[in-house]
Amino acid sequence: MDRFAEVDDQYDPHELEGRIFDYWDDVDAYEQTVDHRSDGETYFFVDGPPYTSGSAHMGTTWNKSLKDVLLRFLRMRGYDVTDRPGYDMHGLPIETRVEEQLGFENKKDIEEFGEENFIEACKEYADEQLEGLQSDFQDFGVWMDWDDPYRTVSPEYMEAAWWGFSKAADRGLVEKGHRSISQCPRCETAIANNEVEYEDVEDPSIYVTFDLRDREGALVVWTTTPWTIPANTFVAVDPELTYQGVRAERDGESDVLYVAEACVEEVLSEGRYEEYEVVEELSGEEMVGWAYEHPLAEEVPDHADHEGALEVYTADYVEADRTGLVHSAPGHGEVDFERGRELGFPIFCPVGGDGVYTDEAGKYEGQFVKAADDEIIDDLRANGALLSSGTVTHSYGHCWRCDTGIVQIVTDQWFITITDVKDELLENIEDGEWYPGWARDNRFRDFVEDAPDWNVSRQRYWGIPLPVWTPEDRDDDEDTIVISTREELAERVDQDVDPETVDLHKDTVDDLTITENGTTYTRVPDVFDVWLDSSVATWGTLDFPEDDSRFEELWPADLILEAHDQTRGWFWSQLGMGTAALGQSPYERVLMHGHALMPDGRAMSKSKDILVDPHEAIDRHGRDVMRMFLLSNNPQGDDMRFSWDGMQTMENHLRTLWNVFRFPLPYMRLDGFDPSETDVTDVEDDLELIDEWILARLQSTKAEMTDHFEEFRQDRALSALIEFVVDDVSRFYVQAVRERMWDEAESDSKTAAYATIYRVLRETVALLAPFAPFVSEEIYGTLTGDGGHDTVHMCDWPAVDERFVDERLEADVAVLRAIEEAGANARQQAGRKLRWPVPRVVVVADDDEVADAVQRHTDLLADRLNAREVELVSPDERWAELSYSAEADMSELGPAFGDRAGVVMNALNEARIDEPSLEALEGAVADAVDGSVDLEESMVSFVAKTPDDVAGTAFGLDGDDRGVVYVDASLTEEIESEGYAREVIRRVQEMRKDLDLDVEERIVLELSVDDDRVASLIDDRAALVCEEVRADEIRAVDDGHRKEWDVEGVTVELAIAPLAESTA
RNA sequence: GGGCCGAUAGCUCAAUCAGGUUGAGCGCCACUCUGAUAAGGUGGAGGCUCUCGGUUCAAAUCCGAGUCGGCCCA
Repeated sequence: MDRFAEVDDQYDPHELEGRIFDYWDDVDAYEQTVDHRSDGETYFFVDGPPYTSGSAHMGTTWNKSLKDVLLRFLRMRGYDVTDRPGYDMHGLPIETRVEEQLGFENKKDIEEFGEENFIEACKEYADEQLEGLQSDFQDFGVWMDWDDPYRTVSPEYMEAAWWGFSKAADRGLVEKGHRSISQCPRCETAIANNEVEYEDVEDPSIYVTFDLRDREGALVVWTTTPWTIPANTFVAVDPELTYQGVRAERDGESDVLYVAEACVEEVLSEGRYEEYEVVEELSGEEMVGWAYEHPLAEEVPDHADHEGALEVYTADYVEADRTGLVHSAPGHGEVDFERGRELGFPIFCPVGGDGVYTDEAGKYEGQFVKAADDEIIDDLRANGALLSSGTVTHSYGHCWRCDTGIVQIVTDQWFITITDVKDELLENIEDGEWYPGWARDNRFRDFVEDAPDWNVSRQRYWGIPLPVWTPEDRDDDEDTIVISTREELAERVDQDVDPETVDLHKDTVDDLTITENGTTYTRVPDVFDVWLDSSVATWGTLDFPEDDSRFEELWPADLILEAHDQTRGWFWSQLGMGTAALGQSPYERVLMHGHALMPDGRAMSKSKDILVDPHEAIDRHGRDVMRMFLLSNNPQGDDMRFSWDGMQTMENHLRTLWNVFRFPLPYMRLDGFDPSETDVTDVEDDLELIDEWILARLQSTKAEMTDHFEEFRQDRALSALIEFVVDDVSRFYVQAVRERMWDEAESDSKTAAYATIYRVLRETVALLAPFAPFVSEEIYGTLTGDGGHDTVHMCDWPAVDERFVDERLEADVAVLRAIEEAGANARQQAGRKLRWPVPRVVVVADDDEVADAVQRHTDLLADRLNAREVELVSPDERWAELSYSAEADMSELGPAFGDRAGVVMNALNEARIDEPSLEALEGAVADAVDGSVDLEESMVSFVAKTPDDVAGTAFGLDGDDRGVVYVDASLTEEIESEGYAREVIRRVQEMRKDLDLDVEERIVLELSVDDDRVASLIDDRAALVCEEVRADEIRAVDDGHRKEWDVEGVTVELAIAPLAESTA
C-alpha cells in the first residue's frame, strides 16, 4: 500500500473487508502476527468448544468476537497467546440428528445398521457441521488457529479424556453404582439433569389411599406418576408437621383418613366427602413406623416387602402440599432413592432402560410405563385404594434431543464421586478470578455446594468409550482396569493394536480384551457423558498426554470465556475434572458474558425461528460494525439485546472515523509530509495549544482503555475510544485545525498539525484494531505505507507517552468547550448566527479553575465564539447588570430544615432579587413560606437573570454548574460589514461547489446588492471576500454560474466563473 | 417450586456500593449550519426510576413483599 494513497470518499465496509481478506492472505498477516510474539510471555487461553450442530448464531458470534478482541489485545500487549479453537463433536444431539436422517426409531435400528456404520455416519455429520462453523468464524474476522483446531473426536483428544478419567480413578474417585437417573426411554440412556428440558404437559393426578395395618384408616398420598406406585416402598412425613386423622362420610360409608392438617379440606373435597370430624391429631414424628398395605399387592407380587418396607418414615422432602404424605419409591425418584439408601433399603425398580416394566412388575410386565397408567388407576379403584382421579398440567422433564418424556429409574452407572472432594472443589473455586465476581461467589459456589456425584456413563454409541475393563464374570467396580493412554492400551490388550493409528471409538475398543493373572477383562460398553469431553479441554488443547512439551509451562489456563449458561456446564465440568484428576482448577480466570436476545428482549431460538442471523447483520453493515456493536455491549454477565439502531450508530461512528482519517490525506500528500522524518516529538516547539490538547486527550484515552481492558471491560474501552474519535478528534480538533491545513504556504504550524494528527490517527487505529480489524488495517496501511508492519495487528498496544500528558490542559479545554457550547446556545437565543461576530462575550466564572482556564485561553475562546472580546468576571466579582434568583442545595437544606426543606427549596427557586445576598434572599423566602428562615451560604447558589439585550446560558461539567456565559449581540457597522461579507462568502462557496471547482481554482466574481447600505458594507470587506473564495477580481461576469440570493431580507445576485475560462 | 442476575427517556446504558431537585449516547420533532457532507450545531418533547409497603427531614439508591424478563436448578 502506498502511504497517503487515495482512499474511497465513502466508507464502504463490504468492498473494504473483501480487500482486507485478500491482503491478509497475501502477507500471511495472521501467521506473521503470531510469529511476532513467539518470544513473548505465554498466555494460555482455552476456547470453549462450540457443539458442532448448525451454523454460528448471534450468541456464538458474540462469544467468538469477545475472544478475538481479547486475543488481539493480548498479542498487542506482547503475549504469546494460545489460540487453538475447539469443537465439541460427540454426543446425543448428533446421534439423534443422524438417526433422523437415517429414519431410525430406536436403538434396535442402530444395532441392525451396525455400530461401526453408525459411528462413521456420526463422524461424517460432525465433520460437515464443523466446516460450517469454521468458515463462519473466519468470515467474522476471528483470528484463531483455524488450521489446527482441537476436535473431541480425534484420538489424541479422546486420549486426553481417558487420561483425566484414569487420574481420577487413581485417586479412588471412580465408582460404579446404583443411582436414580433421568432416563430417556427412546434413546435408552441416562441423560444429565441439565439435558432435561421442562415442558408443560397434562398428566394424571391421583389421590391414593394406603390402608393401615395395625389401626383403622388409611394414609392418603398424591402422585402424577401412577406407574411408580408398583415400586412404592415407604411413605414419607415431615416430623414437625401436624397431621390429623379424620372420619369422613361419603355415600353413606365412613372412612378414616390421615393427611396433614393443612390439607384436610382439600383432600376431602377431592374425595367428594360430605362431612367429616377430626378424630386424632398428631405430629409426623408420631406416625413413624406405622405399617400399611401395598395397594397393588396382588398385581405386583414381587413388590417391596423387606424388613422395614411399607412403613412411615420421616424425610426432608415433605411439604404441606396436596396431602403432606409422600409416596416414596427409591427405585425411581432421586430424593426417594437417597432416603431409601439412608434407610439401608434394597432398591426395587421394576422398569427397564427402555421404560418398559420388567417381570418384577407382575401383571404389568411388558407395558410401557406411561401406557400402563390407566390400567393401574383402574386397579387401584378396584382395590378401593383410589380416593380421586383427575389430571393436572405441570412441567415435566423431557429429553432435550428427542423430546420424549423422561422416566426416573435406578440403574447402574459409572460415577466420578466428586462429592468425596467437595471441600477441595470449594477451595479451588477461590483460586480463580471471575469477571464479574458475583458469578463465582453466588451462583457458582451454590451450584458446587449442591452438586451430586457426576454420572459420566451413557448407554450410547457416539462418544468417548469408558476406558474401563472389568473381569468378565463380574459387573461391579472391584478389580477394574482403567487404561489411560493408547500406549498403555496397546501394551495390555490381548489383540494387536498400533498406538499410532488406533481409533478409540466404541466399534474399535469393544472387541479388545485384557488377560492378566489368568483373568480375562472385557470393556464396559458405555461411552462418556459428552460433558466429560470438554471438561478436559485445557490439556486436550495441548494434546497432552501425547505431547507433554507444553503442559508443564502452560497449564492451568490463564483465561476461559463463555456465556452464563456454562456456569453449570463447562465452568463446572472443568472444575470437577481438574480437581478429580489433578487436584486443581484448570483455569485461573473466567470471563462470563450473557446471551444474545432479540431486539424485543425475547431469547433467540433457532428451532422457533426467532433469531437475528449474523450473516444478515454483515450483509447490512459489515463485519467491523457488527463486531463493534457486539463488543460495545454489555456489562459482564448481562444479556445483550440485538439492535439494528445500535448497528447503524456504530456504522455512523466508523464513517466519522473514516472522514477524520481521509481529511488530512490530500494536504499531507500535496505538501510531501513524511511521518518518518517528522514525528510529533520533532515539532514539539511548534505545537499549538489545540495540538497539545488532543495529544493529552490521546494519552488519557490510552490509559483509560488499558485499564478497562485489564478488567475485561472491552465495552467501556470501546466507548472511551469512540468518544475520543467522535467528540474530541472529529468535532473539536479537526474543526479547529482545518484552516491551518488549508494554508497553502509552508508553515511550521501546519507541519505541527500534520505531525499531530498523524500521531493521533496512527495510535487511534491501533487502539481500534482489536475491535474493528478490517477498517483499522486499511487506515493503518494508508498511513504507514511500507514504513510500518505488514499488519496493524502486529503493533504494540499504544503506551502512554508521559511527555504529552497534561491533565490541566484537558480540564481547561473541557471548561472551554462547556463555555463554547453554552455560548452557542446564548447566541441562538440572541438570534445571532456564529458567522456574525459579536462585540463581546462575558464569562462569569464560579470558581478559580474556570477563571484560570478562560484567562489562559482567551484567544481560543474568542475564536470559537467569534467574539471581538472576551470579558471575564472572576468568582469574587459580579456583573452589575444582572438580577438574581437562587438554587437550593438539598444536601444542605435537608438536614437544616427537615420536613420544611421541600417548601424552602421551592421558595428559593421562585425568588427574584436585585443582589445576590443572603439577606435579600431570606426576605423573599420568608414571604413565601410564611415564617423566617435562616439561610447559610452553603445552602444556595445564586443564579443571574439576564438583561434584555444580552443572552446568557449557564455552563457546567459533569452536572455541576461552573458559571454563565453572556453573549452581547448588539450590532455595529463593523460587525455588520463582516457579517454580510461572510454571508456572501458562504454563498459563493456553495456556488463553487455547484460547479465542482477544485479547491485551488481561481475565479472572477460578480456581485450586485439590492441595498446601497449593505452594498457599501460588503464593499468594505471586498478583500476578505476575494481571499476566502479565491476570486482574483470582482467584475461583471458574462457566462458565469449565476444565482439570486436572499441575505437577511436583502436580494443579492452573484455570478462566478473560473478565471481560466473567463480570460480565454 | 428454588437460586442468581436484571428492570431508570422510544432504544442501549450511567447514577445504586457510601441516600440529597435523575443523566449520557442513539432515535424522534423543530430550527440552524455548509469545502469532513449519508456529516456538524442549538433547542424541544419524552421518566409517578416495574408495583406495593417500610426506614428517613429526604429513597432510583437502604429494608421487606410482589410482578415481569433472562439464565441455572428441580
